[in-house]
Amino acid sequence: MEKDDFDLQNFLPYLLNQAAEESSLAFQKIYKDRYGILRTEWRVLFHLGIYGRMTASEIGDRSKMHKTKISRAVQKLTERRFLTRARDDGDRRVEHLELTTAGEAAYRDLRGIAEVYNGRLDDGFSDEEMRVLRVALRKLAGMG
Amino acid sequence: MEKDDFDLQNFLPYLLNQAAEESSLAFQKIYKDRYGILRTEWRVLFHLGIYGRMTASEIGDRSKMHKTKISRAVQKLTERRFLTRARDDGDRRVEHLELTTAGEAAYRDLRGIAEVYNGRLDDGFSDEEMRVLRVALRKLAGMG
DNA sequence: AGTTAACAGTTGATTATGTAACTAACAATA
DNA sequence: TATTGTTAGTTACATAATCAACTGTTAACT
Repeated sequence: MEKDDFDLQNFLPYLLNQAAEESSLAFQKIYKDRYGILRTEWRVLFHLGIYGRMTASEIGDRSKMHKTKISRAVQKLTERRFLTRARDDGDRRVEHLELTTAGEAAYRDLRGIAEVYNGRLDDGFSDEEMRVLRVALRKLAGMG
Repeated sequence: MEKDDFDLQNFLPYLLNQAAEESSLAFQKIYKDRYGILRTEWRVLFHLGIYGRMTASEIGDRSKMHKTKISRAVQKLTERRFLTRARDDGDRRVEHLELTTAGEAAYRDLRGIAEVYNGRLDDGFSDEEMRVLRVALRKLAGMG
């Protein structure tokens, strides 16, 4: 049937992208419907929820998101009163970001959902398969 | 160091996305620099290169890309003379897409690069690890 | 001190994407 | 042959991502 036997499904960048999109679809719907936030905003929220007080640059280093994305996500989350910004005393270029009570609540809510969601994705794989998968993905993501 | 022990690196949608982005970065640079095309266009090009003559809908079914994306990618590729469109005689809604000689050449060039590139990504994993990885990704991508 | 470079973060212009509404063609049924 | 529904593909509008240029601040070097 095929004209050329190159297999897109074995081309890792393509396959990874398909898996990433498919697997994030339902979760995306949840944070969108429930809080009206975007993927970028969700990520910033989670970084602050997990690591506590951080600067935009630190979030950028960890997440590899571009700084303009982060800047705009921070703006949105500030408008929604999910985080507060505080200038650093020593270095006035730097801003420390921290979740508000409302931001914390949203984070914990979504975190709970993420855990359940993640558990569902894990189903269907053995422990060993999951281990191999995680190690491989971390390596591919450059966090090996 | 952490405030909350939820691990983003174990949250599959996030981890998959990181791996997908990181792993496609260098390849993306190549098709962008060399042919000035986008990811969507690259995908359409590959579908036609692999399967030969196809319609936009068929590409959509296989790739799960949205039809508007495909429509615009086809326009761009047509402008660049990488493909030709031909109305179906029996059903005049349908358009058959086919690569031109130039499109074929671009496909073969990129296909070769993709193969080498994919091989490099595979390095560092054992055969068994790669097998598990591919099976898992296919399942997650809904192509189980 | 004065100049230059580097850095944190923002903004603006361009480009890409998603959603919904649309056109044109075909199919099914009455 | 009307009517209604469905399909292939496009377009318009609103939203989001990207890139480069920008402000304000600190660091480094002379």
